[in-house]
Amino acid sequence: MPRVSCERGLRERKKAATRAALAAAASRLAIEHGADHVTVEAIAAEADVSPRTFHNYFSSREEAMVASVVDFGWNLTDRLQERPADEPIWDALRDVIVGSVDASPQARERIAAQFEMFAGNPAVLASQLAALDGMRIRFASVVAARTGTDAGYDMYPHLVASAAANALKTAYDLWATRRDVGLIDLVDQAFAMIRAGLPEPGRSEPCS
Amino acid sequence: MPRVSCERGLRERKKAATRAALAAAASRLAIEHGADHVTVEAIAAEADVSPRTFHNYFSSREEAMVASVVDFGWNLTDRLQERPADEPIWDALRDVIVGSVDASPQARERIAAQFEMFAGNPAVLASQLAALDGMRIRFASVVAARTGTDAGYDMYPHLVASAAANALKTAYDLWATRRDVGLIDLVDQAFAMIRAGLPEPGRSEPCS
DNA sequence: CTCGTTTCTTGCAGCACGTGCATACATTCG
DNA sequence: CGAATGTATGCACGTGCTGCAAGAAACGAG
Repeated sequence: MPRVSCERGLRERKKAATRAALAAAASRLAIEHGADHVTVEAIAAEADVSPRTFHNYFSSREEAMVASVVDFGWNLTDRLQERPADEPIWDALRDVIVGSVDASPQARERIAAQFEMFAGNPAVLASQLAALDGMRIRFASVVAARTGTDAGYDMYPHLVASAAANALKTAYDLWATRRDVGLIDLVDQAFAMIRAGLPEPGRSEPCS
Repeated sequence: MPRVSCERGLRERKKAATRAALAAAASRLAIEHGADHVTVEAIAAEADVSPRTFHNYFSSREEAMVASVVDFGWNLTDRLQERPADEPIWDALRDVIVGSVDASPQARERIAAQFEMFAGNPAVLASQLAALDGMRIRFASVVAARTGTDAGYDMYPHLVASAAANALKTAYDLWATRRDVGLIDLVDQAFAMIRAGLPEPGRSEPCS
């Protein structure tokens, strides 16, 4: 729930710090030793709290390990909502995602290690997908509001939000494994392909 | 020789039957009582096996509850691979999905109840997403093979597979909640929108 | 500063989950 | 039939997650 660290008081700052410490500890230990070999006890010890306190912040080991993904999703949603309402939706989506990119070598290494860790444990992978799906749902609400569609009745906002989320995930996945491409270029290309309707390459166009 | 041709032996038939019984029991109990209130012990009892045997077939409660989704994904992948190689990829995807549809009222009730059950438990929802993601990955391999792209280097097959999987999921989600639309129509519309590049409705075209 | 209120941390108890292992049982095949 | 292989079950063990109650820390008013 705590999305902003508005410094409303010592209490909230400490809570945010504890949550961040637990998430960082979970991620770090899972990357180092593999998600399977990390216990709640170890995560709690790393963050200097009791195992019981861990469960006051996260309802499962997996949730802590993907907390950065959840936060990333909330961050993107917030930025999307701040966009001017008359901007074309695809421009808003693309710019928000491109604007959130950290394409530094350190980020690439961190993300690659994180994705590898996710892939090593089915439950963690599922939690990552759930985190992205949460973002997708909020994206769909924003898209619906901006395009005059209804998320409860129209497929359009869901298809757009899914496409954007998948462009993001696909670009990151490929960028983390390939050594010869830029993340921003991949995001741009993914959005361009989606907006072109994903035509089959090397097949004659159906217009003639 | 056995009378039934495709069954390789009593042993394999029994295994398949046990697995199916466990999956059905898990799904039924979870729909009836809520995923949270169903224990492995109850599922095993419903399928007339020991709790220990349950874990010989499924590694978690959630896995059993979404087994039908996993099987559905494998089924679709198989049918996609059987398609003629020269067929346009979007036609193949659309026809395979449309061909798998059971739009009967009973199916709608069953799927609606199932989705509601999924949504009631974060871990089960994550497992559903993981099941769909498994299908998506296999779709991407097939798409890559058919379009001359490389799933390890090109975004195209991943974007196409994601788009198809999301069209499927979006159509089912909406069909399960709305009472006034046909599932096949929704699938058709979703594919049409994606192939058109998901243009923003009610906005003047950017062609001038 | 003091005191009462609110909120967080911690330990404890308890049940359920998931796995390795050994044993008994079923089937397949020579 | 008899050996080899694969399956079901019980047992034990470590771990995960939650409710509860007591203690500690932060807050707000006087």
